[in-house]
Amino acid sequence: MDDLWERLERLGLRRGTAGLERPAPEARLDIHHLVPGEVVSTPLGNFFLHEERYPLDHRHGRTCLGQVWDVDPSRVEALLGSALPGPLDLRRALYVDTETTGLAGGTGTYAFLVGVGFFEGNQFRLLQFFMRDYHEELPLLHHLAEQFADPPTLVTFNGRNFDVPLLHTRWIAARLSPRWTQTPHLDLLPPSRRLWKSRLESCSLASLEWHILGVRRASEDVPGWMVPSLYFRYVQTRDAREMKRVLYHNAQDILSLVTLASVLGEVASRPLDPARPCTDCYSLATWLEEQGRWEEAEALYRRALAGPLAPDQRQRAMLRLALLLKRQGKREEAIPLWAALAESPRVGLLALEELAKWEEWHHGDLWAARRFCQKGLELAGVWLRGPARRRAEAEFQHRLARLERKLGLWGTAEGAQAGDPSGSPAPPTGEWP
DNA sequence: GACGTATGAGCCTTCCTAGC
DNA sequence: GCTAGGAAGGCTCATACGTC
Repeated sequence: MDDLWERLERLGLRRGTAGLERPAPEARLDIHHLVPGEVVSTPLGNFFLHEERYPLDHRHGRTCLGQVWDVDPSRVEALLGSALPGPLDLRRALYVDTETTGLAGGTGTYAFLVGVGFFEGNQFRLLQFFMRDYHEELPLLHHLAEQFADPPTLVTFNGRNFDVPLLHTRWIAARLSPRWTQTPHLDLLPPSRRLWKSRLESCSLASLEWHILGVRRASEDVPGWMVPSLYFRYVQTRDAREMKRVLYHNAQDILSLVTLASVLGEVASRPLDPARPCTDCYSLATWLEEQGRWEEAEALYRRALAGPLAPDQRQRAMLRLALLLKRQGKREEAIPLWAALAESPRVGLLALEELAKWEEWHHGDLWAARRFCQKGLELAGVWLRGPARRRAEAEFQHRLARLERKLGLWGTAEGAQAGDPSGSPAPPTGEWP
């Protein structure tokens, strides 16, 4: 718009001429007056570009940007790479975050600010592509696609569901070829959830910054939910003072992408780090277990259980460790865990069933197996209702009938009341008899 | 050979949660 | 308000193994 006014002035058409009135004096508060940068001219029009450069030792929270250089790509790939088609080199990635006119997606939502960051030499370069009005979208998208046609990897936060599909839609709406369709993409949200969900109430980027990265944003930051309304107001008034804050917000998001990737990379590189909190040990153990890294998972479950855990998480850790030991053929090592879990209404029946299996099929004490079945039958009636109760009771009845057949009690008068010749008392729940 | 049991994979449903 | 993905739980099925 300023181009138009400058052209009018060059033509000698002053303010108020021909019914054309320059907007209020706030025009001098437009983005290029408040933020260092350049108005990029392209054959398709103009847009505003702001650039920042950070040294590798620039500290963002507790982490320096350059720490991402210490991350071994092969280790990152081993943990995070299951969704990626190739190696994951965080040093060569393009870190992307957009600010948009809403969340709705579809053709009505614009990405009015696209921030991209990448390492170049001994610096981290941050470019912010900003459209000062809707007609600047086409040159912005065109320039973005030209400059970053084929990055080796994308790193985003929830970008798999939000930023990248939105940019694809904008490129298509602008009749340009969508980019980054085949680019390997590391979305940091899923791994962050996997690792920290059990410890944090929220895994939003703001929460991760506060609790994991140690980032404290300056007062000029704006909350994400305000961004669309601030942009709408800017387009109407040309007063970019609030947009300066949005650019700051976007820049901070991108720096957080780098340091968050670095922290996740560190976790991938050293999963057994002794300094890791026990809640994180548990989360990481479940992750490694899924990837078939059973020995590391077992070590992490044990470390988690050695520290303070919330009761619910402790129970989950014991259950998962017991199942993992069983899968590894270490059934006997799992027995104390099953015995402890037999107290719990949620998993107690499973524990009693496992104890009965152990006694019947591996330890060979049919009387002990019978006692566990009787206990399970009794507790199913207490803990469960409806179909779940009927299923559990049928399961224990079936096992009990077989055991009594083997013991020679089936069909005899003493049947269900038969005593235990070993003379040992009935098993207290939760204790190994 | 018939039968019973354990195991793991795969599928489905439900609920929750990030992005601006 | 939209959307995709993850977690958890439940279910079925195929396979392998042991026992009688």
